[in-house]
Amino acid sequence: MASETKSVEELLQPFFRKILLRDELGIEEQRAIAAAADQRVRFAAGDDLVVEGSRPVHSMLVADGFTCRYRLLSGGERQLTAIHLPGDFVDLHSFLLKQMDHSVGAMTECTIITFPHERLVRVTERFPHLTRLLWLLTLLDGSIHREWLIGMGRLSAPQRTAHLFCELYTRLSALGLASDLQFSLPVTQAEVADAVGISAVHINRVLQEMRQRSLISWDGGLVRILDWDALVEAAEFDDLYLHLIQEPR
Amino acid sequence: MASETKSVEELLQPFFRKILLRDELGIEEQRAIAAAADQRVRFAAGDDLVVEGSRPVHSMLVADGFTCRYRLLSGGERQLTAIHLPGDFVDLHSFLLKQMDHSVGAMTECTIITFPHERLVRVTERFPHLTRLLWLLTLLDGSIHREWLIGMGRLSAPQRTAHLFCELYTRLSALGLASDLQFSLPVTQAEVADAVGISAVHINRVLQEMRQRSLISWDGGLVRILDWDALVEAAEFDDLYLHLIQEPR
DNA sequence: CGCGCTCTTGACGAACATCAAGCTCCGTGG
DNA sequence: CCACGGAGCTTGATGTTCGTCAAGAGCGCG
Repeated sequence: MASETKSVEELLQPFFRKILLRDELGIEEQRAIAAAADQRVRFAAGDDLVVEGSRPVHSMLVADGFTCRYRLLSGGERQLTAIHLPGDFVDLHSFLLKQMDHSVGAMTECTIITFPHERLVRVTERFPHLTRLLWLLTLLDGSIHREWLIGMGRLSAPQRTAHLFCELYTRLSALGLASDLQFSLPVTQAEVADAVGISAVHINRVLQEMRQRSLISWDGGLVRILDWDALVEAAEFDDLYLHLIQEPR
Repeated sequence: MASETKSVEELLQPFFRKILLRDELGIEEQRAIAAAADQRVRFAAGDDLVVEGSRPVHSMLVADGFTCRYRLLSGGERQLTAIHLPGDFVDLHSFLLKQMDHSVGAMTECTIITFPHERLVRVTERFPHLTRLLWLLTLLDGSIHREWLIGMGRLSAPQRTAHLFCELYTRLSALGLASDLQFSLPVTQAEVADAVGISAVHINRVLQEMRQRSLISWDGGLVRILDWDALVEAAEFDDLYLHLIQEPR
């Protein structure tokens, strides 16, 4: 994906699509966003985009690749709190929270577009509806946080894992980045373990069981969902929390 | 606390204080908020303020009492995703998300102020800075969600419980609603269990251990923190995620 | 007085972590 | 060409944490 050769508008397509799934977005608004974009930056898998404690002066949007929010605990354990796909802001919240209370890492090689906070302030001064849409994006993050929280508290490890696969496929296919019940997930089992809050050994056993029950396969970075209905039922997955409804916001 | 006799401005004090802990708030802005307020409503402990699936036409602010966001799973298990204190909006996110993906319940008797969404839209059209502050409040919710998520994934039940007490005391004392390492928590053990994601039986054993280690006492709805430093260390508590810093947003 | 709610206790089992080892695959350098 | 090493995946054994089931105690309330 030669993203070095793409224009900013092209790189912003997943972002526009994400918004257009939930509301309308005027040409003026699209131009305002494109104008607020600053640089494009590439990161290698494993790099940190933002580190805990820092005070970013711009926010970053994923144009290509997967990133995650995470924090390390005193004993070295790692916990992800979000996985970002193309079209997602990784740290739009830093625009108002100022100081990062967690880090953001690249799960794969990825392309990022930066938005200086001063330009975002100007957007909020001039484009109330667009401001509400940006706000909405951070609310969607919160909604996903709550869904993960419910899973962590009350679902088993196999259920949470199933839920994660349902969520990733739903989000990717809504953007047109996945279809036919399969999607690229070029990350290690340990990263999925850190997302669902279990050990690297246990995620391995969970995945084996899921494969054996013909729910999914996962080889060479490609996840295939073999039985969507069974996966959804196991995970108690309901996409309401993703708010994939187009209406005035 | 005869909140029936209080003026709207008085009822909004915890809310103003919550904002003033993080930024400045002009007189005009305070007036705009007060003008956007509509009714005051009282709820009894156990009542639902908002139910999953509904489409609220106003958002609710807690003036007095404790509320929680929660969801019930298919097996009847309950998981809280947030606890709201005076000054917190319980569903400001519904202003843009439109449909509720969880319910909100009253943990204690409480007094609520409603804000019609149409008036909130007008605020976003006329008061960009105030809009950013409201946005900030929802970002703080998200920040707390992430903190809980990290705890659920990587901390033990005693650690999560200790963390919750640290958080509640920090949030309450910042508002001037608690001091001397004690605060009122007139809820059942089962509700705390639902917050930290464990069973009612297990929270009981966790609390016994915490009492025996002289970390806390909890009798008659009053929590006393007996050893703040030990509690903080056990929970790996760091209040950075509460963003209690006054600066331009 | 009796009922229901909350808290408490004990016994048992399931889910998951941890430790340790071996495996495959793949890139690197001799 | 092969030896080496590292990263990721897999497996087995063992222990801890926590859930579930069941029962009882204390207490407020009708």
